[in-house]
Order: sequence, then C-alpha cells, then structure tokens
Amino acid sequence: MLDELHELVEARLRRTDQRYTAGRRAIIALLATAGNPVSITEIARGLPDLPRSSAYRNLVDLESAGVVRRVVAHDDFARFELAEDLTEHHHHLLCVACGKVTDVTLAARVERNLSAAIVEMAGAEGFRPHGHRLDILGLCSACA
Amino acid sequence: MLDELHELVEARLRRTDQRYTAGRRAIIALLATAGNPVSITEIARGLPDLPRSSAYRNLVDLESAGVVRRVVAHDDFARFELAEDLTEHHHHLLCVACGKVTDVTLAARVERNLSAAIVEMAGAEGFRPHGHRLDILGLCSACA
DNA sequence: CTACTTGCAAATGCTTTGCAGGAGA
DNA sequence: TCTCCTGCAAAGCATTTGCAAGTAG
Repeated sequence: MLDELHELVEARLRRTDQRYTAGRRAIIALLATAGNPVSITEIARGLPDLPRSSAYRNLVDLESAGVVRRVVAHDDFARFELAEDLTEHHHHLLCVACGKVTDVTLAARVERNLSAAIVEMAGAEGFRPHGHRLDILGLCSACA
Repeated sequence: MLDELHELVEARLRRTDQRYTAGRRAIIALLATAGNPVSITEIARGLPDLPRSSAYRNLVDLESAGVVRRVVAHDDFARFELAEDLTEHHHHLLCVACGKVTDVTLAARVERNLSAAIVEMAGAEGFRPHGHRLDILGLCSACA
C-alpha cells in the first residue's frame, strides 16, 4: 500500500531526473499517514532531523513532480498533501479560528453535478479548468 | 449605488469605533469598481498616495469590520474583495499560470444543491460552516 | 565520475509594528 | 480633547537561495 505509493512517487521523480532520497521518502510517508494537509511546522515536528530548508526544497520538487499539492489555509502556514490522483478527490473544512484543516468528501451525486456545472461555466469564459477546490469555512468542533 | 455602499461600510466601522477615512473610502471604492479580487500591488498602483503600510492596516480593519474579505490565490500576493453580503455570492477562476482571479457565479440550482450538501456533511463532522469558497483552478484564456 | 541533494547561514520579500505627529467627532 | 489614524522607518517571519560538501546511480 505504502510501498506502491513510494514506487509511484519514485517513478514520477525519475521523469525529471530527481532522486527519491530518504528525506523525500519520509515526507511522503508522513503525508500519506496524516490524512490531512500537513504544515511545515508539523513536518518539522514529525521529522526533526530534516532541516526546514530541505523540507521546503523537497516539497517544491515533489510538487513539480506532481505528487504533492500545496494547500492554502486561513493562517499563514503553507500546508501540503498528496496530489489528488494519489488519494481520493476530496475537499476541506477550514477552521477560521485555529487554521485546522480536515478532509471531507461530498456525495458523489453532488460532486458530479458540480463538475458538470464547472466545465460548462468555465468554458463560457474561455477558461480551461484543471480541477477545483472547495473549502468550507467555519468553526471546527474544538473552536465552536 | 456606491453611496449606499459607503454608508453601509461607515455604519459597520462605527460599530467598533472605527472611522471611515479617505484612505479606507478609496480602498472600498476601488474594490467595488474592480469586479475582481484586488492585490496590494494593484491597490498601490491605483492609489499611489496611500502608503502600503496604511493599505495593509486599513484592510485589516476593514476585514475585521466585516466589509472586506481576504482571498488567497496561487501566487504570493494577498488579494481582497468586498465581503459576500455586500456583493453577490460568487466563486473564482484562478489561473495557475499568471495568478489572475475572475469572479463567476454558479447556476442557482447547483449552488443550492451544494449548500445543502455542505450543511449536511459539515454537521456530521461537528463543524459549524459559515460559508464556502469554490476555486476553479486552470488556465485563463490569455495563458491557455 | 557526474549530476542531483543536502545543510548551514544569509538573504528575500510580503507583511506587520513602534512611534510621533495628524485628524476625525 | 480624546481617540483613532497615518507615515515613515525598522522589524518580523515564512520562505528561498548561495555555496561547498555529500551521495545516489
């Protein structure tokens, strides 16, 4: 399961002559286990031996290899998650008070309607949609 | 039309003992005219006599007064727009190449379905939704 | 061996803040 | 006149980068 993921990541990195080093592997493992987008601070806490600068650089590389996606939350911290095609299509609950991000999925029927509406609407604007992100803003159970 | 907006903004600022000064008024007018979220850089260009530090401070105040909303795009620049209840509920086309943001609205039926699905789903997570934002990522007509 | 990576430290650049003077009510 | 606001300049702080040493293949 995790092994397959690692192989896939390695293959995508190879496409641009990038190597799947220990640090990168550790980041991917962390993201895969987290189940939520992870901030740099959390990465630093989870991987104390990985310098921040390396984490940043690795994340840039992983992002450009198409295996990691940057998520913008409501605080000032970048967060990262595995790319959509390595996980399930999902959306985020963003707590406006504490910045916490939780993954959620929408009912398939709603998601289908939404995608169709987006394609139609974007087309009318001459915009080529690659995907969408739906963030639900509010208060998490801890902050409510 | 713009006058009504100014009155409303002034009233909301008064609620927290804030004043509707020339700089703030200029920012609101600019946001109201723009029709798109506006970056600090664009504000600085549009209002050359307003120092950046004042713009930032004003935007913080306007945001906490509930008349302005911060929009996070895909580049490193904060963008701002009028709060939702001063405009129409809408979403954004985000160009991943140039960072351009375009306002769009979804068909009312889709929007209704979506809202209902969100309320239901968030409730199940113990999350209190205040609203949602839907960003459609892709390439604008200029970058395609 | 030849790139690609790493770690440290220094730099970048958007954003925030301290402080003294200015202005709204 | 009492606060709130402004402008400038000086931080703050997440993120990026230069460079020399390390390492994967």
